[in-house]
Amino acid sequence: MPDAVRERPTARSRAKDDRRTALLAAAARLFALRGFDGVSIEDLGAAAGVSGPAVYRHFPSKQAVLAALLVEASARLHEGGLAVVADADGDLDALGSLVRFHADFALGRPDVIRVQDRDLESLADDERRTVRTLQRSYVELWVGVLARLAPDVDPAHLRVRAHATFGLLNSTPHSAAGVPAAAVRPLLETMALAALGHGGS
Amino acid sequence: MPDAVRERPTARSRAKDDRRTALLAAAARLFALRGFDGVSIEDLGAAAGVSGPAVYRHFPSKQAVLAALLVEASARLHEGGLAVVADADGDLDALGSLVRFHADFALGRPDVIRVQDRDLESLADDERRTVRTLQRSYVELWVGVLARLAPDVDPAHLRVRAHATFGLLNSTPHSAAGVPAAAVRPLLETMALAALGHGGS
DNA sequence: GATCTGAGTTAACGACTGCTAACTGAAAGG
DNA sequence: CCTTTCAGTTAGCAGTCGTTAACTCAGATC
Repeated sequence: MPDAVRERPTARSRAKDDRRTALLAAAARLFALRGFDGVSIEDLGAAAGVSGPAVYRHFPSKQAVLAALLVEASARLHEGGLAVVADADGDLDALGSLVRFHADFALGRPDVIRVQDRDLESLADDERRTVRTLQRSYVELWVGVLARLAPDVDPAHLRVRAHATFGLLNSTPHSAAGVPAAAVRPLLETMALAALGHGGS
Repeated sequence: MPDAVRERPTARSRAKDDRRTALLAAAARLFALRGFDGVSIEDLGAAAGVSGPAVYRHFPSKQAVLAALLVEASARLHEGGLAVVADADGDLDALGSLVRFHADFALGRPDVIRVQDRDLESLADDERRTVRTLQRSYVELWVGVLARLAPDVDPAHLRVRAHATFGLLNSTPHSAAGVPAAAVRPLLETMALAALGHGGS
């Protein structure tokens, strides 16, 4: 049965997928809260309903859990950004869509956002390079749109602008409490566009 | 000699002060790079020219090193913010001065900025409360100025705006390379003011 | 229904780390 | 000059943590 890998009919493999998902969710939450080094394998397993070394049935190491989390997140950001720009109607619309897309991600998964720029250094060289490359591609997507909107500006400046906008939008983990996300999203989008010099006024 | 504590004439005490300063500088650099839990006492001592347990001649614990770093940083931000607002000529000027002041801090000590919102959870309850209180006061300083400039806006919204602006200005650790700080500062200041709805246009 | 697979368990190892103990020697002080 | 102080050293303890080993047992396979 060499080709029936995509379908997962058995109850066992479905249970395994569920456990893996639970482990990644727990990792996102715990790593965001206490940092990669502040979470033990025992903690991680316990948060997913198993205890201790059972994690090694799903990931070859603790670093691999972090790697799966960050590679998937940066890939989703990159792919989503590509799709958003491809579907956009002109560069100004692309910029607005990028801002909306990124705000959605930051508000939806603030824990992943936090882990991504906090524990990247804990990855092995290989996987850190992969994540960094995906992140760089995502930044260059923004820089490309910004460059077409302002062709006379130094791309290095635009890169700083993009990073500053990410910082603005990624502030959600710090201001999570108090205001509901539905009210925060349009506020952040307006601020981001204004900061980029393409506000409504 | 009960009162000669302020003056430090002897060569020994001057050397001790120097070592303490070196330890704090090394802590800021290493904690920013690898996180509080990723730095051992041995690493910390070695980076300051001594090795291992000599750190305990200057700080009662590893946490105390972090506490000294963060309490001093948040106090300097708070005091600086107070002074800047007191010296300002009206609320619009106060806002501009706050932005300039914060940008200076973020560009001058990106490592401290990074440690402050990454390893706060590693503090003991007592000191974490102290730092949090100072941070909250600093935020409320911004919110106060913003509220006087826009009296009809919900203060909770203004708090989110302030945090988003900090995220924007604190993006310096991520975009450090490539462009000299002197070129980044006015860019960040312009973006911050635009994001807050008080840009030049 | 017998066999095999593999996700789970507990026990234990080796390495590391925060911190203490005991000691050393040069500067401070009378 | 003799005593005290104290910033530094090395050795070692106690605890934690990532990972492996050996085993168990329910579900998949034939």
